[in-house]
Amino acid sequence: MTGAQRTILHADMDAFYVSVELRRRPDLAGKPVVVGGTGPRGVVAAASYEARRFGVHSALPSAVARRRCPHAVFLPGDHELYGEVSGQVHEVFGRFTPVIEPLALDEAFLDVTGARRLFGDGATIAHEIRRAIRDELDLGCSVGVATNKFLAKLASVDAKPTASPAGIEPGPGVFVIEHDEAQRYLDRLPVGRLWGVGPKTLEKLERIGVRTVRDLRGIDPPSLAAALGRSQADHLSALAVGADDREVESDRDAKSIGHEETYPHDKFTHEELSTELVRLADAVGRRLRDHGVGARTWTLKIRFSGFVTITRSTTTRDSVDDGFTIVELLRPLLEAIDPSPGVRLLGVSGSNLGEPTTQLSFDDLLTESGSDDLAGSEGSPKTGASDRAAATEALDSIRRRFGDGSIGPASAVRRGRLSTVRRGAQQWGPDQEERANDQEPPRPR
DNA sequence: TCTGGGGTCCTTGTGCGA
DNA sequence: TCTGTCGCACAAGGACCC
Repeated sequence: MTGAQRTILHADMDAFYVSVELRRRPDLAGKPVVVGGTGPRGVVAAASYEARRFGVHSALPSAVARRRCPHAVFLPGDHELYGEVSGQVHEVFGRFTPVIEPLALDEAFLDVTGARRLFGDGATIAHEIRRAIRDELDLGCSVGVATNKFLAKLASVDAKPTASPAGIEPGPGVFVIEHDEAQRYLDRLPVGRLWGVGPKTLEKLERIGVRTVRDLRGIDPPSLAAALGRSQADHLSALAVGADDREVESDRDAKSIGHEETYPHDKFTHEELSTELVRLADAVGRRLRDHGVGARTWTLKIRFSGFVTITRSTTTRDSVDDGFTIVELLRPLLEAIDPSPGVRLLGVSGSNLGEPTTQLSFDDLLTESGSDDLAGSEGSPKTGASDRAAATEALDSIRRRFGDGSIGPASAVRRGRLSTVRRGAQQWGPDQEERANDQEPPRPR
């Protein structure tokens, strides 16, 4: 067991998206409320504890949720608002410590080791944070307190309310795992509670007779390594004794940036997919430029109608941050794919992030094919690297002045209006409106 | 029941140069 | 010259997290 001297908090908002919605719809308090995708391919992002009683939980297909809880109120979700409120929550955290590692909009690790002299022990700080978030933001928050991140995260689960068909049990709000109690606490847990044990790993562990953390601690290392591989075996063995010396990192840099979209109806032609590629590439390029970085490795992700997912990637010498070049890099990969089984999702992401160079190498320039899509006019002359840089700069400045929807790739104009990609706009699947507008294309033979 | 979007990390296979 | 191998980078996929 390590890190006895540190005090780590894991703060996790209770049914965050639903709670934010209830602030503007107080009439829904006490009712089953579900936030998420409203379309046929949507999923649940958050469910109120009243809805959870009926077996509705996050990541459940919305269609299933409707069947399980037909009387629930379904809301489409407002990612932008949740982001704003998340900022307010983090402002509260910041009053207690500058060492905050956000994990998602609704949760974060806080290292309050240095704050104990000023505010009291971990439990006292946790209660103060909860009180401030409740009084000032009208939101519920559960906090786990322990000596490392792994244990603090486990503790926050025990701090939370629980819902079952029998009813809703309020949680304690703050749950502390004392250093000398950690092993006893861990031993009684099912292995599925460990960070990194999902359905597949759980199956492998059960096959070798490991069901609880105590079982895991008792198994001989070679057997565990044979079942899971060296790296994962070492990782889980450490967690089984509560060892986790990871720091709370307040300034983690992103390692990849991307966008992906599931379509209300499968797409069957390169022409349709090419249009989507341009939109996605444009959006990812903009986000890279916002972050002041470029990417060297570009990955195209395709999910077919049968849910089989493939990725194709390419790495360039220079890092790229403009939509023109991204399209040029990924289009050959797209064209090598047969879309005839039906494509339900297309994704574009850049990794290997670094200083943007954008200038193509000599070899790139020799083979440059000149993507015209972002220039906007059919049959326009081939664009060079400097033209693209100028066009990209012009696009950005127009968008800054007139808004996101003011200008974009010509091929992204759908039904007379510009179709833009905004981060989180369809976080939980294509919505109803999109489905209504998106006419089902004839399926090729 | 039929499966989103944004990520991270790990494993395996392959190609290539030393 | 041929072959083996080692390390590295890259490509692709899988598992997992929220």
